[in-house]
Amino acid sequence: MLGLFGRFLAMDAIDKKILAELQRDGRQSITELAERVQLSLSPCHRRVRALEASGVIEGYHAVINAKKAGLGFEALLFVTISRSDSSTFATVEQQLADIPEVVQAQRLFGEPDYLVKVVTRSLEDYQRLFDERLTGIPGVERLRSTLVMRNVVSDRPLPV
Amino acid sequence: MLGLFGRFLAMDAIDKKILAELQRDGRQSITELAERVQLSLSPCHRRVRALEASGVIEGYHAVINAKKAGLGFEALLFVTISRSDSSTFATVEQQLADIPEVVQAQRLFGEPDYLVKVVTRSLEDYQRLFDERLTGIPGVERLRSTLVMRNVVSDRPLPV
DNA sequence: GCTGAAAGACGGACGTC
DNA sequence: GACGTCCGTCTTTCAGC
Repeated sequence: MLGLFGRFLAMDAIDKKILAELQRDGRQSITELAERVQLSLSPCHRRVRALEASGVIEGYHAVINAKKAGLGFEALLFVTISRSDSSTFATVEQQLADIPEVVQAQRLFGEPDYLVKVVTRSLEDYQRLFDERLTGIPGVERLRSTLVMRNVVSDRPLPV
Repeated sequence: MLGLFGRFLAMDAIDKKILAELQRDGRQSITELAERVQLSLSPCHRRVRALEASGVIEGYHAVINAKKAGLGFEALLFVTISRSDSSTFATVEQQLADIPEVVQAQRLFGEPDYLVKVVTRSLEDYQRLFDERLTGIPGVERLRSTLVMRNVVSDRPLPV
């Protein structure tokens, strides 16, 4: 256990630069990364592996432009449930997780109970999804849809 | 123009598999990807480059575990502004964008006007940020902070 | 969509401080 | 204990077909 904690605590300025760089470009080579963080190849490589192994780096993902991939509609959904018991929470969460168009869902403290992000091809597809699946979830008291007008700050790198 | 649109429309089942794969693991080699999508190396490579060039793939990012990177506190902020004029919007958006701890901000249709995600080291840091920078933004009528209790669905791949 | 060849990246081992 | 250099192997990338 101490070893694991040691790893996290041992994160120095170079590790932070590595994290910032890999958040900016997750597919750059170790060679390129090493130059940018002013380190030679093999220690840079070791640090990246250590950050991956310790779980600080959870993974690498391609970011897709939803519109260009044919998914032109994005909505946020505020969900309020009727009763705060554990089976209601469990049902709602399971049902949400089973919908592929639900790309993000968070349970919140306070009102609303959930914040859900939904992506579909079009408004029509969203309406269908809303009527056929979302309104049917048992235990939901209120659903409020909100459209995103503009991304002011979109998924900025964490300030490590 | 037709050429560009042609590219997007020409996205077939293999392209969708490629997008799904690269969303799952953005750092896998072209060799590995080619095997997974049942394609030989060079056409697979060409498709990935085309998807990048057309902007369907916007980039690749490392995903960092905020807690393990020392950023243990995450809050959502609902922002309502006092007057819907363009200079108020512009000011609020500029001020939000200037705060590194603001990792996501979206302007919405309806209430609230903005949904903002903030990440800090601790509750104390958040309080300081809230008092010293967030409450000071001119044109803001109401700020409501909500804590995330649990990520039910976290940044799932788009259903391409 | 395949093949081949050059350039480059990966991922060890080993020596230095 | 962490950095740096070297080197064999694999991957990428760009031809031509």
